[in-house]
Amino acid sequence: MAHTSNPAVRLKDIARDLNVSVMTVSKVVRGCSDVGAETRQRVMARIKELNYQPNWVARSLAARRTFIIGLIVPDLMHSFFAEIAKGISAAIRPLGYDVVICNSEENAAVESSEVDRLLARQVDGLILASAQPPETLSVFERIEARNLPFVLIDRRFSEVRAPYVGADDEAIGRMATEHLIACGCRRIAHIAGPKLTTGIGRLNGYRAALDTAGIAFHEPYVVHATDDASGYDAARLLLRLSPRPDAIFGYNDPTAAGAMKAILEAGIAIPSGIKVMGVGNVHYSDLLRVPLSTIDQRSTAIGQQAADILVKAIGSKRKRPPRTVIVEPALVARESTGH
Amino acid sequence: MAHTSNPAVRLKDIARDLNVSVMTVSKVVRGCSDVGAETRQRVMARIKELNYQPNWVARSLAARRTFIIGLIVPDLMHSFFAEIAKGISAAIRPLGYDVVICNSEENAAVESSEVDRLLARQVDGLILASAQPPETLSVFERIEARNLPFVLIDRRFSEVRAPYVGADDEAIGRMATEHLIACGCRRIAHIAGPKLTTGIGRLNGYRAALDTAGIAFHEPYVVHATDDASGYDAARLLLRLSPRPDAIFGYNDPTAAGAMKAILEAGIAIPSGIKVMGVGNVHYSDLLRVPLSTIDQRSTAIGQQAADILVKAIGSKRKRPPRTVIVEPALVARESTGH
DNA sequence: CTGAAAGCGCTAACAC
DNA sequence: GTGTTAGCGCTTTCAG
Repeated sequence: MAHTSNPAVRLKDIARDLNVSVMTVSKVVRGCSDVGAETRQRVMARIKELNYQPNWVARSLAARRTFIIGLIVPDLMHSFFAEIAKGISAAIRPLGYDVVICNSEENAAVESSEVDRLLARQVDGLILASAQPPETLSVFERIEARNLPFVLIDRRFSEVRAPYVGADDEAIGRMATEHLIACGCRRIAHIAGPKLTTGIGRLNGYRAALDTAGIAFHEPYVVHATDDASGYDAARLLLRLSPRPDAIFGYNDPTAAGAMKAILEAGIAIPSGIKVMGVGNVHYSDLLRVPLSTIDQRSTAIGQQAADILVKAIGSKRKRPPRTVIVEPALVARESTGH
Repeated sequence: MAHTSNPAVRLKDIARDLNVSVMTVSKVVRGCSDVGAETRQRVMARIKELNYQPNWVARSLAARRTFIIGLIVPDLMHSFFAEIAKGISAAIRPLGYDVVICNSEENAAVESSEVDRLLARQVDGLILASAQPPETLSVFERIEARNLPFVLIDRRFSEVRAPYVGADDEAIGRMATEHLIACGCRRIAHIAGPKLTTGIGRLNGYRAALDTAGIAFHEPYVVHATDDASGYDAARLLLRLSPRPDAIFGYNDPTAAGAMKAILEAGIAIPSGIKVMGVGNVHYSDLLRVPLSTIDQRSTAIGQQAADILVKAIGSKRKRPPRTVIVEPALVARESTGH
């Protein structure tokens, strides 16, 4: 019933052809130094000739190491995560690893089952931008039970003892809000994200910045959304308020872009009528209706750092105290805030 | 040196605990029907209790089947491909497959080595949006040599005997150009893509439409680009021509978006000064500076269809004549062409 | 430097 | 229904 694929060349075949043992060939393949120069030559020649490729499944089983790392993100369509994925791949490929990317669709249950699949596939390590609600930590416990190295990215879980790479979300929220204040805005609305460290941190930063500037926090100015579609809806709610906000700070670029659409549709100009800020500096930010001011989170760097830490953890027996890397956010002022 | 992960529960452990053979447990795990009801209960209970997860590496080696399919795309950051990837994942997951996604960076050599990696990993099948130049077919030969099912998407290679799922690129080029002509444009420029079926097909469609409309083909109106950055550059060249084009048709949405940026920067209005069209209907198309008219390629459908065909091919021994699925493009008229 | 022995965790095929 | 035998293709360990 299953499709029959042609038998690939095996170590055994090469060994037989050359009258050497399988072991010797294996050693050559892996580049071990304890093989005679001439034998090595002959083996190498035959390998090239037959275009031998080691069977990684067999190798993984025997070596108890797959050289696969798992990555779980909430949404590959969000280019912030696509960029992280790219950063991870780029960092990890040269080291011989492959990455299996899974999409949790921002759903804790889906994520949980993806983790199980990845564990069953015997990945050597895991990187996750987790969509777990803060109180549910069983996913992480299952990973720890296997004593498998993993690193958290983007969303932080302070109770979980694992390395974390991400931005300082409160700093991001503060930076964005301060920029808006500096642009002369006083009625600053916020499209807040999900109740994860990213959403909460940015919201806190927003409130802190208002506080510092002596602007009273106005509850109705905070609404929730996660992507461009819900950002659009959220902005329409905000536009009905009076006094109408003079700025909208979206928790990520998609929500901000969605908000822009709603604002322009309402016949209000950006930035003169309402200023808009996002977070993420996604690839197309400066191609949007009005080039979007945003906070750059250095997504590629996050990916690379996470990959780095993970690979080091895989390579070393003892688990060191988990490292936390906070990448510095950077303001990118564009036209949507009047620059 | 390698990180020591905890020994996971094995079939053997369960068998020992329950005084049954490994085989029996294996059968229960796989849902075979030839197991006594009571035995099955006991085994299931213990499985749940210990949270047993089959080791897929061992399973793959023994069953000669990994339930992994490989996907190669030129660029995950291009949301057209991200969407395809998502469509494939969604279609294939419920069937028990995982997808390993590789980025070829639009580079034939990278792609070639990715294919080898995937083969070494013993994937059950391959889906590729290939970046091979039309004359280099050795990658496909290597896959065929292993007798591994694969399906081509987006970019077509007529010499390769494999299923193909994609759009009718000539129809796309014609549709876009006809739309522009219908909008009253006569000096229609084209930012053509790479010399693959997508780029060539759309270019041909463009020329065919001009022909039909009795508009002379004007060589300088065709320039080349692949993404937003090069599309921007390409458009700047076009803007220097005289007579200046009154429309620009980009071979994909990113090039069109880049072109829009250049046009607006030059102080020319869209659509009144120059009309713009893209292809792909990427997610953010209607959030761009001027909402972008485009041709929808139904990327998710492409992914699902391809997944479908591949899975069927994996499941059946004999190779049937390769199926070709052409998904119908659809015009999405937005503001950039005056609608 | 080379190789024989043993086994990774599981499944296929066939006996009992 | 259940269990036995024999690997899958490779690496680990250790003896020569």
